[in-house]
Amino acid sequence: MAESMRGLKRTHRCGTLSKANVGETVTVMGWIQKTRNTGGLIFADLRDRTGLLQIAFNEEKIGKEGFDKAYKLRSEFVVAVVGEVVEREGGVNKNLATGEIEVTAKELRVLSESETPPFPIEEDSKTKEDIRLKYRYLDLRRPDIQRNLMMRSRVTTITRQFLAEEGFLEIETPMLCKSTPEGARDYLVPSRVHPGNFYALPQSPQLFKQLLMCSGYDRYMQIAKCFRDEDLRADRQPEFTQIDMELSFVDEDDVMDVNERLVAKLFKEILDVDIPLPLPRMSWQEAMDRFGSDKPDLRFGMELKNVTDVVKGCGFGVFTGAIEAGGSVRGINVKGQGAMPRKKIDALVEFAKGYGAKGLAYLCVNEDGTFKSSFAKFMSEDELKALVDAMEGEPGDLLLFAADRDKIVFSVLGALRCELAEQLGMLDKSDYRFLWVTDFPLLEWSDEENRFTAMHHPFTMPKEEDWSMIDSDPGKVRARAYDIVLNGCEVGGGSVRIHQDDIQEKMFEVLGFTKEDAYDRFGFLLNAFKYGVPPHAGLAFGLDRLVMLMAKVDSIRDVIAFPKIKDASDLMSDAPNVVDDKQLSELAISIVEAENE
RNA sequence: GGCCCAGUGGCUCAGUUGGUUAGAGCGCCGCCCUGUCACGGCGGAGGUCACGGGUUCGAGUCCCGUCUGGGUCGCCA
Repeated sequence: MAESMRGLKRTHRCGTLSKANVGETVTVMGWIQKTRNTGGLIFADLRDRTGLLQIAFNEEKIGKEGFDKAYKLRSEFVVAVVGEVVEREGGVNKNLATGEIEVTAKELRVLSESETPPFPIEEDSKTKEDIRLKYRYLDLRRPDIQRNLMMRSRVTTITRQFLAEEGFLEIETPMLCKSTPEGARDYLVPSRVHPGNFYALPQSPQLFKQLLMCSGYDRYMQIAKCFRDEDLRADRQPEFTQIDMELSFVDEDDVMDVNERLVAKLFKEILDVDIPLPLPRMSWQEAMDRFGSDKPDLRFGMELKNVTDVVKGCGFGVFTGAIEAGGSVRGINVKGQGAMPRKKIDALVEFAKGYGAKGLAYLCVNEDGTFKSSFAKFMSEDELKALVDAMEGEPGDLLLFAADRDKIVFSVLGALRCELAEQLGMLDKSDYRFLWVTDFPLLEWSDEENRFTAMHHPFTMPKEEDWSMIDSDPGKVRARAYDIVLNGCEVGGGSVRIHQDDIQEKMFEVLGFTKEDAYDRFGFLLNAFKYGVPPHAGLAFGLDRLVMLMAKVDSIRDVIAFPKIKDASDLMSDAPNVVDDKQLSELAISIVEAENE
């Protein structure tokens, strides 16, 4: 019974009407959220992306035919209503933004009927995510997701406007690129014209934006789709969006300055939150030492303490053994949790094991000053007391210790710190703590590849004062790289780039590339650099993560219209999928059955 | 690839030491109701208990395997 909307034109969105419109005749269109039929009177809540509006159907006003039509309205029917805005007779609904008014219908057209939806279209849905994702087009009707996507749109609009005013040019870079198998796995696209050859979808516009600097475009920005064929997480999708930028004739301070002003503007305009500038900065080493993480959450304390020296000579073999093997012993003080039940502590030990710890030593400082501990029997009274003092332990505190290689100790305590804060309800999503983490190591040892790999990417400028160590102690060389961190989440990162031949060549050498390798992979960039390259630096935000935090949601999927699930497939469209033999043969591709093991 | 959690009408859940006909709320359908807004009243339909196997006189419940979804470690220059 779908009717035409001919002759009607929408005059207002539902949520925009107010007492100021009383007396006006309006035309509204949207979805029926719900109907309430009291017999001789029918009420319907009409929904669009601005909110709900109550429509009142009274047979005296709309006539028998219209009233009969209203009688048959069901949830999710799409309708047009012409009527008069009036103050409500039945009292104000304080739960509704438009609760003071309603529209008395004079004409109703059912533009489209609807089957009963498979789950309720409502805020704070309790429906399981797989069902919602299968019917994503219905899930996207829910007000909270609509608000998230509208917020995302505002973020990109304000970003474009702000950066344009700062002299940035928006320039698009290719989606079909050359594969450079360094870093994440590439998504490959076969070439029909060149059988056996493949494009790669970009992991980021990195090389192209550096080329734009070589070409004189000075300040570039792009809201860029990026692709990485790696496993998913709550905050990781195989395709995601970066706010990407690159600037010439600048150093790291210039990049940080423009970007912290950008985030301050976004938070002020969208959330009315004041972000004090300049943002705090912390070296990578300090972040690791104090928080066990290169993306510390500054909303709470519980900082790591290095007690290696305190327990060096103690009788507890787990501690001394780790120290003798070149590791460290560090702890966190969980204030006021000394009475935590054994079962919960055991769960924390298991949690720690998930991060590579062999165990987790604990010590409860009882209210009477005595200790309950997993390792007290191995240590003297004095040794215990010194340890508790070093941890600033007071009666009622729970002390947790990890002893291992630094890398594991940091990873365990860093994760534990955040886990406990979560469990103890110490995390306020409205509290926004930005931080720049600087001075990252330039290189990272890869056991798997038995060589150093670039921690950021191979074009990151080393710190001048560390460069002399590049042969003697490459792991010690720091990079002019910086990450912008918000509440324990890496929301962006960038670096000053190398623009000198000799440093770039040395970098490739350290990374184990021959000159031929380097030119084979990145020749177009290296050649461009022969013709005059400005000093340049840049940064990219993870737009999805930024909006996720601004929207106070826990999953990146809640700010992406059509996200993929854990195995990178799309429950709605069933991508990826098999293709016709004809398509494959055109691309000169044959499928080999995987061997059974 | 590893580990952890979950799967019972359309949705959200309950279901006792394994026991007879698997329940509730919401939704849906029908009838009634002129100021509802969590509308109300009466009646009704709707279930391969994710799938396969096993143990048992008997399995939603116990065991094994698989599938599906979520979280996480590895991975993410």
